[in-house]
Amino acid sequence: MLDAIRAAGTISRVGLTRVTGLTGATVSTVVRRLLDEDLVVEIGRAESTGGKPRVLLELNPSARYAVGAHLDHSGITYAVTNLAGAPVARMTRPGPGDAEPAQVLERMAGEIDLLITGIGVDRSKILGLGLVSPGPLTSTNGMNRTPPFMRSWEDFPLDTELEILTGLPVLLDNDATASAIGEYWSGGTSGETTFAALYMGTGIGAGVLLDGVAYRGASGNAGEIGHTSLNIDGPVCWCGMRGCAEVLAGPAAVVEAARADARVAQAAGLDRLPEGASIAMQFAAIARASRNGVVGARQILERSARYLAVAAHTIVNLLDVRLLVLTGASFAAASHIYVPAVRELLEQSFFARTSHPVDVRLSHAADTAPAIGGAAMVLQSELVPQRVTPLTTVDRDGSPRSELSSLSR
Amino acid sequence: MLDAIRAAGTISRVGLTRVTGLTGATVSTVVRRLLDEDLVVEIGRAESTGGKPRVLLELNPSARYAVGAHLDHSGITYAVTNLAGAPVARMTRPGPGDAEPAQVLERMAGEIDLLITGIGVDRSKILGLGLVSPGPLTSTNGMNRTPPFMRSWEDFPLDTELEILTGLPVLLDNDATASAIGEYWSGGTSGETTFAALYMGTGIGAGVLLDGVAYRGASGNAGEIGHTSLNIDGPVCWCGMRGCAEVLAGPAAVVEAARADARVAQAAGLDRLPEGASIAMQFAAIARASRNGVVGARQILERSARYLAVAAHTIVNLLDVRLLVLTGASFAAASHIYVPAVRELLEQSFFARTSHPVDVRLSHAADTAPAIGGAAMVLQSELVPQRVTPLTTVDRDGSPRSELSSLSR
DNA sequence: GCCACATTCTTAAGCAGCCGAATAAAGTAA
DNA sequence: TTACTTTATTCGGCTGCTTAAGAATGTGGC
Repeated sequence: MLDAIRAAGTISRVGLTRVTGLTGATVSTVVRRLLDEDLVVEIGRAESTGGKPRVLLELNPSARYAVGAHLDHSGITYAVTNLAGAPVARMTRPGPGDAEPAQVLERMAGEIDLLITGIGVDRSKILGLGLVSPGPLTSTNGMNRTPPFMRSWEDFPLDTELEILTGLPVLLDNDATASAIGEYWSGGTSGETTFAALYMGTGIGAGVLLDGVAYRGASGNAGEIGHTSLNIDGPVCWCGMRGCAEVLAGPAAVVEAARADARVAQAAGLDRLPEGASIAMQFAAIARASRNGVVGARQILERSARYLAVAAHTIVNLLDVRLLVLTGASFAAASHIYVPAVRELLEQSFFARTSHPVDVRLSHAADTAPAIGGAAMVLQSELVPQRVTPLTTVDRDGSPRSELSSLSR
Repeated sequence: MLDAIRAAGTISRVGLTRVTGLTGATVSTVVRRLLDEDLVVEIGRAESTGGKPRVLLELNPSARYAVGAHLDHSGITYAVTNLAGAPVARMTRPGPGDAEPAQVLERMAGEIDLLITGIGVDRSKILGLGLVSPGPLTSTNGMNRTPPFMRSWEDFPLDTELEILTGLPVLLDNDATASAIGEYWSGGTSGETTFAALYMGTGIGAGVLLDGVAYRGASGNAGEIGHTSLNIDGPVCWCGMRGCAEVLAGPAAVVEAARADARVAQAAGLDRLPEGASIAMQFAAIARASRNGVVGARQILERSARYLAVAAHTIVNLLDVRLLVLTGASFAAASHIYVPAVRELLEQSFFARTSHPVDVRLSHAADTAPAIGGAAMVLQSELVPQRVTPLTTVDRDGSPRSELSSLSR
């Protein structure tokens, strides 16, 4: 119900009966409760259609808040959003470098504390903290993080530690999924509840929402598009495959290509960047050069975009979505190349064209999407009752097999 | 609940409380109703664990039946299955050729009638008919079929016509999805509720089940893997892309390659086949040759398998499934090549390896999977209450936007 | 063989969410 | 002002589930 109001932005009780399929009676009582809890406000009346006019409802944006933190090699980004998913504060701090997890978390807790007190919001209104980091997460309950980041972070119980340090409930997810949730919650999907978000920051990934619920897969690694092979005879990747998207078209590959071309490297000012400049920063510099007319830079990005468009096509074909959102800092920096490239390829494709047009767009907050998404994860999980499917979550010991083993009659 | 019993095969009431998450009381009353309806039977007792022994339950296989029909260029296959999803009758008849839809349906209705009377099952116990055809379906409610088949079939209301002719409720779906449902219902997924089925018959496709529910996507085309690009610089496909799986590795491509090699064509006896032999038949002949030691045939299939393995890897990576079932007549014919090829590639891949092993297996009824799946679709839809998500199905006229346009205060 | 105990299954009472029907509220049109 | 339309609320009831208590059916100790 709350989700329906959020999705619509502004809607009447009658509208809710249409959208949710519930009766007027039910809508009325539920809305009454939401009004009492101050989560929803009446903002006016619609024009009469011949009778009593409808009373329009909206989320009360300042009723609740959530914090999102994006922990990435290139930096730690924080965001506080209101109930509508709109950011009310952001902050960026240096990445973890090679500090120990415990130290980093302590620092983060301090920074989050600062951010919260800075905006002067009552602490009781803050629902929780969504911690977002580059995937893949190993266990479904999200306690761990593996290779792509750093060894000492493996098996470190990020969520429980942060819960102790901040006193907030903590949720974990990867950057792509969080970005997708953020896009959905803040209304960037224009009513579409099933869509994919293609993410490019330091790496490449995809987040998938089906009927408004994040699809995470058997081990929380759904949407792993970076190691999809785009060319069976391509270069070998550390993952064991050949021609992975990450290797052919990822930000690191783009930076490498630019560094290999002295003129491009020069024009983009890659060597004028500070010593340990992150991949994301270097990529952004190349994108700037491209926008400024440096042909070599543009060509390198276009090559990457050509591959990524194929990856996008694969996602769209396999999942059959009507909407694909491009998000993440790297897409934000080079949207002038990637958005048209992906659009063009999908328009060429018969399947995407005939069954339904595919809408490709850039996220309206692509550069801080993961952090905003982290906050949206919290809103989503606290305010939208999740349909549980016990069949998959409940353990299956005392299983039928053991019972079968000893039929007595 | 019924689904849980089906999934377990044999299970006690206590087992059901574990699996479904419901209370003993609820399980008890629901099971009582199922027993009264004769859908479930008590088949004995388990060994005591120190108290009263559990009573074991199973589906009553002969309580209900369903019919599946696979309408393919290469032939029309029928199957009748019992409640457990096991086939009790099969039949194959010539394909539609270039006959008009109305004639074909009339013939099918007759053949189905024959099949039903042949097995002597009470007509009231037959739940319905699942009609399966090569995708893609155009409208989500599944009234139409487009190009891959024939022009005159476009926009022909298959389901309503067949309902009139047979007097049975009719469901439509594509071959890959139906096969996946069939695999699930007949217990071939060993408890896994989320998995993908890679299908190869006349074409290539994939069926996806998430939490036991078929995922069909925005336009019913989910799992369209045949036109996924596996090589950005590959040959152009009619769909507008380059290097599509279908073109590089599909049965038609395999047949073409075999015909291009005189020795292979000879050894496989391709020209000894009847005049208009279907792609599937020719493919089967090549597979036979490969099994009989014809090196050229084997090489052609191995090349195809190499590509298909990459497609499989993409599916597994993107959806993060623990189980991949290979199904369809062509996989059945050449399983000796494809199954190991897919397994090998997935074992090489880092992601598939670390997060969780991926189980790759051949369907135990790969050659008639679509027809059996059609029947399973009916069982599934009639016996398992589907969780509806009104948000996506309800139309959205009287939308929020129109309300917003006229705020009166 | 009988009794205490464990475990499974059933029955009864109660609660939550939703629905249908009746009613109140708030507008429009004549 | 009155008749009518549409929106919103209230109330009784149904369904599906839960908790609690008790009946049924086994095991092991004596």
